[in-house]
Amino acid sequence: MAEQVGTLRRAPLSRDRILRAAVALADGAGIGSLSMRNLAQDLGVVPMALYKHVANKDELLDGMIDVVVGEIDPLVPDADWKHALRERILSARQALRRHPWAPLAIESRSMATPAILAYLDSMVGRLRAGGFSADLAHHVMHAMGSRILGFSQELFDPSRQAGRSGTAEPDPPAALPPEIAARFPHLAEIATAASHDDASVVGPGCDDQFEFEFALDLLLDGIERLHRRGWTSRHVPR
Amino acid sequence: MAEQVGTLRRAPLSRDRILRAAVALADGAGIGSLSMRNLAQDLGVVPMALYKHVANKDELLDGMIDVVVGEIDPLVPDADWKHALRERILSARQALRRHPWAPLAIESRSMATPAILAYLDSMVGRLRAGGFSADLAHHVMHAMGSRILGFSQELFDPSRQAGRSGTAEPDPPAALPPEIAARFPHLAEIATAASHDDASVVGPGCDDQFEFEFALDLLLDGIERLHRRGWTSRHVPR
DNA sequence: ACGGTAGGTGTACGCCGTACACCTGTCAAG
DNA sequence: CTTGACAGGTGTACGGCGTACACCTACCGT
Repeated sequence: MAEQVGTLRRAPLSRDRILRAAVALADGAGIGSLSMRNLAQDLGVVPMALYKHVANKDELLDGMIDVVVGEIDPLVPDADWKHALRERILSARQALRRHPWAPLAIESRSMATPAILAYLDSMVGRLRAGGFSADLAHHVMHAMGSRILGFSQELFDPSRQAGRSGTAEPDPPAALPPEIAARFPHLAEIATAASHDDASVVGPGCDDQFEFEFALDLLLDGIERLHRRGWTSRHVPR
Repeated sequence: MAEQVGTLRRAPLSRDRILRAAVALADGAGIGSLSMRNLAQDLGVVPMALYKHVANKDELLDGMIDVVVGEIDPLVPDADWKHALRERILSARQALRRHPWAPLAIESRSMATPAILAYLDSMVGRLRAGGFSADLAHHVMHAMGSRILGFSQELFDPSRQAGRSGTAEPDPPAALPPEIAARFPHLAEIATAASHDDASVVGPGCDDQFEFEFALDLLLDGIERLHRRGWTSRHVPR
């Protein structure tokens, strides 16, 4: 029985276990708390042990991103391109919202990971299958930008704070502090004026999901119009 | 004459001199090389001297962002809202392209700086003056997202590499490496298929400026349509 | 002449990523 | 049963980071 003690005391390390622990750490304590030392401690191991499974911290981050991307639902089959893309992008958004550190991590890495490339590739494939020219598909992918992965990098985004817990407390009204409101009257006006008033559950604050879908549909509708009229980049776009 | 030696040897430090040196360092050596120690060395001073003028590194970054934002042209007067916004956003884009580190720096800070708030406020003001409801203006600002500051955070962006010089070499064709092209056929297809073929100066590569304006006009046209028909968020947006 | 103060200096601390040598348990080949 | 290779966890150490804190020094208004 003694021979089992070693294996019972601690599950053996593996790349997968490391990645999942890293994601959990970043989710719970913020990406700022993700250090090789902290991560090793969570795993009950010495920091250098990690390097037997991941090459370095950058590769660790890439692996974490792939974990998140792996949570995105597959394309729904048997739907027109617009509906298929819309649903999948909203699924991506849900995945990324579970991991608030992910958008910045994705944008910091200079090259996309294979998992992201596969995701993008499938989206392009769906466009092509829907009759888009390679030319228009190209521009569409650019126009969507990071929105195609479900995030849009708002200019103020309190959830991006370093040490925040991942649990989504509804973030109280958060109107502008008065001295700021006084200096920037137009911002103050629109900060509260977003009237999602038919569903006042949301209160006077700002409904992120609504804003995301607003922009997404603005783009999809515009793209649909271009597609219908057989747009190509030979025409000037306006 | 000896009493002048001290002042001749080195210009006195100031917050402004520090910020400009920091921007120059980040432009030239990449944001990854911007450390308090490197910056102090460039200024011929000991690292801790900087802290008499900036509170900490985060505040230094905020100051650098404000330098960049200060380079954006003011709103052109006497133009319809669409033209005014479009021109100013393209001006912002030019400013940010001179400082490739700026987009990521802006998105990393959790709260916007006063200069950014002033910029956004003026944009909202222009929309309101153009007859937009506070409600629609709110959604428009969200829909534009970081694009209103002239960048859209592409998913691959080689210029975001850490140690790159800021001088814009045209970035040679940069088609996908063959083993990647094989795994992601749709990406490979659209990577080269963007036919800006009427002006083949650009070659087969991808014209960032064109892509940016494509997405910008897609959004502006959609926004114009909503504005014309008096859209409010009481209606479901699709 | 002098005391306060603004601004540059030196030292030190705790954190980071990770190179490198080392140890240990497992397992296949002889 | 011995042996030796090897996968995987350990310990130590290095250079770099941001910055707290005590200090020094030159200037300026009284």
